[in-house]
Amino acid sequence: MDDAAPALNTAPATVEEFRDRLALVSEGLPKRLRQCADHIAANADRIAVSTVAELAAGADVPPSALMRFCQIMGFSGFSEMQKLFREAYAPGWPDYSTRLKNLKDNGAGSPAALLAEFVEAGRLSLEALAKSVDEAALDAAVAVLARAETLHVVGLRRAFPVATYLTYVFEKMAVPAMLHDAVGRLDHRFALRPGDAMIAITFTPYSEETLQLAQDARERGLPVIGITDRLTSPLARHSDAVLTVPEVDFGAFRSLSATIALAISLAVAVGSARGGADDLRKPEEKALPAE
Amino acid sequence: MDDAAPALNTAPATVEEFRDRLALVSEGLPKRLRQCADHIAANADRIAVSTVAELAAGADVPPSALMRFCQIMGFSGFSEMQKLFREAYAPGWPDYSTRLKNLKDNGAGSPAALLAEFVEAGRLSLEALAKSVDEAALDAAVAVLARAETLHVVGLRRAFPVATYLTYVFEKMAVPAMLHDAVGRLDHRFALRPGDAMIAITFTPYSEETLQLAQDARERGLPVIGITDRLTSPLARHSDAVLTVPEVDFGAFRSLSATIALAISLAVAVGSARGGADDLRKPEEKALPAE
DNA sequence: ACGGTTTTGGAATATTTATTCCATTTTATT
DNA sequence: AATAAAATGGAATAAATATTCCAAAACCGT
Repeated sequence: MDDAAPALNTAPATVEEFRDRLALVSEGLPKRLRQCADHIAANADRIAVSTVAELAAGADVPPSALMRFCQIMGFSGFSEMQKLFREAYAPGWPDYSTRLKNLKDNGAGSPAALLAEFVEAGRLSLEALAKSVDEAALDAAVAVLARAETLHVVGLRRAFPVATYLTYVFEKMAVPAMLHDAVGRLDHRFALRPGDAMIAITFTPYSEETLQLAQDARERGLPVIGITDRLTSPLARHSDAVLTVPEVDFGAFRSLSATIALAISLAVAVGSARGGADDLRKPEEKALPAE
Repeated sequence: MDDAAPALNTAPATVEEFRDRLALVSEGLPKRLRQCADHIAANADRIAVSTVAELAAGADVPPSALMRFCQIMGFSGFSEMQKLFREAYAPGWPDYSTRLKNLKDNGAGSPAALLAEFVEAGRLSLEALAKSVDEAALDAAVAVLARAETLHVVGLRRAFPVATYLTYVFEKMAVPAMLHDAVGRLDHRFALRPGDAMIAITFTPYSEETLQLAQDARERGLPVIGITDRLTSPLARHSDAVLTVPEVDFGAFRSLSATIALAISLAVAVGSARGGADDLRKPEEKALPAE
């Protein structure tokens, strides 16, 4: 009775392995179990969000049959199988609070260790950005900015580097842009002219001045593109298109990698939409001599 | 007991409605509930595959708080809310690499494709940085900056965002720092006092002013930490420690992801070396209130 | 058609997960 | 500083869900 069950010592660890195992196993399966295999194969993506009962109903078998099927696939039960799919879908973010503690316990935060953490946080942020961009909003933003006259860029505190970077790239691409820093407490409110557009950037303790300026712009009828951290940001209210950046933070410190990536994409897209398509193709000759 | 809960008669029927409601509702929310709103907004896609307990842990609130949040959103409870997301669930953005491909498939030059490129460039830069960082130089830089009095930061053009970011983080950590922008063509050369130190940042078409200021500092006996792109950079000549950042570029455009990561690491390391070790342990209370 | 073997369905149980409730704490108001 | 109102955390409870088990049914070779 030991080797009776055919070859199922180890559970699949990835979705690929799962599919392999499924193909392998479903050869000589009795009727009900084959129904399970077929339905699962056809609806693998719903495993993560279904209950045993639902899946069983779908395969038109009683729950216990599906249960047996899971075990034949090498899992201890349905829950374990489901876990695979739930995790595969959203690769769990490491939790930084414990990581931070470890780091602290070990090397008292040697600079190199710290750098490793920020590099990792940056990488995750970039990946998350790729996964979560709202393409429609991005397209809309580019369209708006491409047809505006001068572009007003505002962002203070943590967002200031992003604002300066945007302005820098616009300048290199010969797009008229104006940076609203707050030097000398001068707000250049009256520089906002009909036909212009604004890019406003602000993060968590949202800066009052930025919000204010965005609102001003809105009231003067300028379209406003918001770059912020959450859809629930107050900036969203004043914006015609909102781009959110899921920046993962390490301790109390939040990186900017993803935000910068989004900013340069936006700028280059706008620049090439305005300047004609070949701005991108041969940029080394036209637009941006590196620094 | 009928009108106790404020204004929440009808439950969102689509994800769109859900987002609207979320934005609407999260205005005047007390602390814990706001944490829920934020975490949910940032991780809406994981609702379908998570339990109350998991989501609550992610938002760093007890399950009952999240439960209340669901009701404020107009649902009878978590299960009803989850149902919405399970039905809408399509394992849409599976993993990073296929998502990138999808973005690129929008056609070369489209904003989404551009973003994919910059995300990729950023990631590569970060990886390269992690591999190539000169730990000795980093340690030396931190040591020097930790024992200096005020820190002078200079970086113009493409390096300017980095300089402003550094200054921002220093300020948040209560490290005296001075940003040498070039506003009004004022060079604050005479602010360089014995006992101070300088961080100078410049990349390929090295900016004359930055080099000049670094040289000034050197001549006055201040230690200079250089952040640049190659070891053969002219900045290296004026620096006591040189940190190089291998930023990969896309077309004529070079990202800043790695440079930013290096900058924040440097700043945090310096900040905690100066301020006592626990700057890192409880940063949320001391140093940096998020933005 | 008979005994042995495999497969099946569903009822019983165990486990996990959601939800409610209320005693404490916090916050706002006077 | 005193009071009322709102918010919070956690323990208790309810509900849903997974899992096991076994008697009945189907199957198979003789």
